[in-house]
Amino acid sequence: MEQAVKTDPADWPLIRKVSRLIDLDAGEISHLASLMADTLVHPAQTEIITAGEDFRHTTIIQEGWAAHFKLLPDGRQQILNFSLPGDIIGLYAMVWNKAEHSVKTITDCTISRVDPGVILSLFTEFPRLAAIMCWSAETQGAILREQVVRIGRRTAYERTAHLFIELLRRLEAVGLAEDNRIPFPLTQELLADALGLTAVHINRTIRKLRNNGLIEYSKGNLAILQRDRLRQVADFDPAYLEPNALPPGTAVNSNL
Amino acid sequence: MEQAVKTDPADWPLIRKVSRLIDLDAGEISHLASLMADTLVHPAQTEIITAGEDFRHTTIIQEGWAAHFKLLPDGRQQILNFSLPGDIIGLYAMVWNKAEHSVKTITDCTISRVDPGVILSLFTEFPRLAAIMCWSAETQGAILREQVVRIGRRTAYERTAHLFIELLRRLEAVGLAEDNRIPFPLTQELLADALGLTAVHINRTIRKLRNNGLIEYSKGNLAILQRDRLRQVADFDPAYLEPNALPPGTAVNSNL
DNA sequence: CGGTGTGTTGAAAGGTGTCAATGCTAGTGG
DNA sequence: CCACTAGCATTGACACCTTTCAACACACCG
Repeated sequence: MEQAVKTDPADWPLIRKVSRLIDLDAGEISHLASLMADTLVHPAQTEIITAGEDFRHTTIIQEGWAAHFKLLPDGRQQILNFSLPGDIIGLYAMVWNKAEHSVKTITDCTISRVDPGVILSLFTEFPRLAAIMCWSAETQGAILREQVVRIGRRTAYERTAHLFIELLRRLEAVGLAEDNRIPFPLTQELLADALGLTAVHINRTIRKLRNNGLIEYSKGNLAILQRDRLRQVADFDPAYLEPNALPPGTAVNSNL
Repeated sequence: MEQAVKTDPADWPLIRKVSRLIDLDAGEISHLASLMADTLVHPAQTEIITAGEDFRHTTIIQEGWAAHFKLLPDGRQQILNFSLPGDIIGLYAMVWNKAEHSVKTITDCTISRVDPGVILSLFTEFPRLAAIMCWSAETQGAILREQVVRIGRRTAYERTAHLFIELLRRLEAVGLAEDNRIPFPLTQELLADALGLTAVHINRTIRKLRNNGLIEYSKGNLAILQRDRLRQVADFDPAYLEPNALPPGTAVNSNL
């Protein structure tokens, strides 16, 4: 772990994502930036939060991918969600004694730790930032609900297509996708644990997507070749993850 | 929909549940009660929230069961979670334009609608109640994450056992279970849509649980006969849903 | 009394898992 | 620079869990 060098806050993923929703003023941006002052780099494959252990700090991913997961005693693993740059982990750490699930880094990750009291103070001092935090938490909830639908009611082929589009959209939201192409650090085993399948079957499913000309899948990179057809295969709801959810003049703004 | 007659607030499910965590003072109880003043009864099989439509009020279930669900265009349905008495729906309605999934009543439901502004004001006026709201939201998140694990990495037999225990525990938390026995208004088709299976297979799985002497399943009622063995089958984490998460003197309390 | 929804059961099909072997690539140490 | 290893991707054969399709039973209700 080493101290990271930071650049222009406007390029930070969280701020970039939020700027699509709201025009932040200079004070808000600098306060958000100060939230993220305490920054560390964790190497890949590090467990940064462990289920059952103490956990009181909200965490913001600046760079890299992480996986939220739960383990069953017999070794089975389920990945709940991936945290990408700009994602907030454990917003309500302050009302919970212990971590209820674990989080590990997939790649090297630059993350910020935020004191829970600072989060709370947003509600009185920076209500628009508090609203953004709530919006972010709700977005994570929506992603988790889509995950339930994906695993519960979609075929392996649909699941995989759906997750690929979701990751593309989420990375686009923070400016990390280019021309339907994203960095893709997930092994097929991680994909399997995320989609409730086996690595072998993920492999076959990916091959099918590739054979059908929908994607290009090489080590570390994923390209969506026919985005619209893939969206159709996945039955991806266009409204899902659309950043139109927190308009200026929302209730939070007008009430505080 | 008709106006409901209310009794002693201490018997309301939400307050009963919260009282296991924190000793509420009279002022907090009466404020919580005033939150829930606007109460209506919806008949069974009513869609109270519709995906894609406007939705700005936080809702509290006083009585009855409801199902959160998403529909796929071809008719497949996935139930995300059940809302039971004392559960809060859409705490952050204020930061979201439209409902992102639907909710329908399973039984007749008595529900309260809460103005989003009132929720926000808790953070400054009744911080301990605000903490409770956050805790409640986090609990719902934990339930949803367990749902992912259940569907993604457990067999049909384990899934069913796990859900049964979860429902028992949740109803116990609001005083609606007696002697390992709960009212059970779910059809096997609802169960199937919740567990990512088909109704036929749920039927066979329940029969197996019954044949193994673990449960007694009759129309409208479920009895867990061998709780410990069922917990073992389900690999139900004893810490899951334990109400030890919001101790007196938590960060929220001390910071505000 | 005849619907309609729900539960129950059987047989067959199919999607996904399991097991096992092979290939490939990157990193490591001699 | 070359084995050598470890991790990951790939593929085949087969087993099995779950679905599908279909039929029937049963209770409730207008």
